Amino acid sequence: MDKKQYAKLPRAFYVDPDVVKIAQKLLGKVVFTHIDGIFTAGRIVETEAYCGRNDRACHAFARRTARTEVMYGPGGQAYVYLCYGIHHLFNIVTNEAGLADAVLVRAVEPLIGLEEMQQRRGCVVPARLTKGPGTLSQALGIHTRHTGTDLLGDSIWIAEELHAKPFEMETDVRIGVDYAGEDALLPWRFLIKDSPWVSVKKKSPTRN
DNA sequence: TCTAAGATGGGT
DNA sequence: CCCATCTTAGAA
Repeated sequence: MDKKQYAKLPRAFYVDPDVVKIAQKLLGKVVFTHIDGIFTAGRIVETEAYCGRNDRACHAFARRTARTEVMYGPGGQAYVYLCYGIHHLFNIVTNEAGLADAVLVRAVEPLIGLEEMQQRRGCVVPARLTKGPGTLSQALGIHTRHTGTDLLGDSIWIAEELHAKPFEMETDVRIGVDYAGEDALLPWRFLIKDSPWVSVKKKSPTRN
């Protein structure tokens, strides 16, 4: 069995003005976590882009508060948001300081630490281990306390698999952002085609 | 202070 | 379909 090789993504990858392009490029990359002494990894199969300046779905749109402050920092750190009081959603901050963009990681394919992920998740069927933004965070051990974590450190980081297999990309509208009006129609959700690990498809927003 | 709503997920 | 669960933002 040949050992796969990975290269940690450099700061320049994140400090880029085009968050939509970064969301696409993150597909196929691998998230590693070393949290609470447990080492896990998962291949990103689904992302969504959020832009602070022209996208009402973005938490940082027209507001700079304690919660969104991390998004106004330089790219390459984690923004972890607590949704519905229960789910920790893992985002990757992009762009330079002052420009608040982020990519939400919506699903990963589990690669390393399957047993530990299973334990963190409790009793769930293996097929649902990391399928969805809340579940992947739980499986990887990512918590709101990790907001601000530098993705070039040794706690949470993202790497590229060298000689990775090519794949086809699918584009869709983002999930659960109907409140954003017209911006809910932006095609800013990206998926690896035919991956069994992408989150469930829900109804698309409608225009009225 | 008070309150409504939310980038979900799991069960019925 | 239903609802747990609690932080946050914005209003009062």
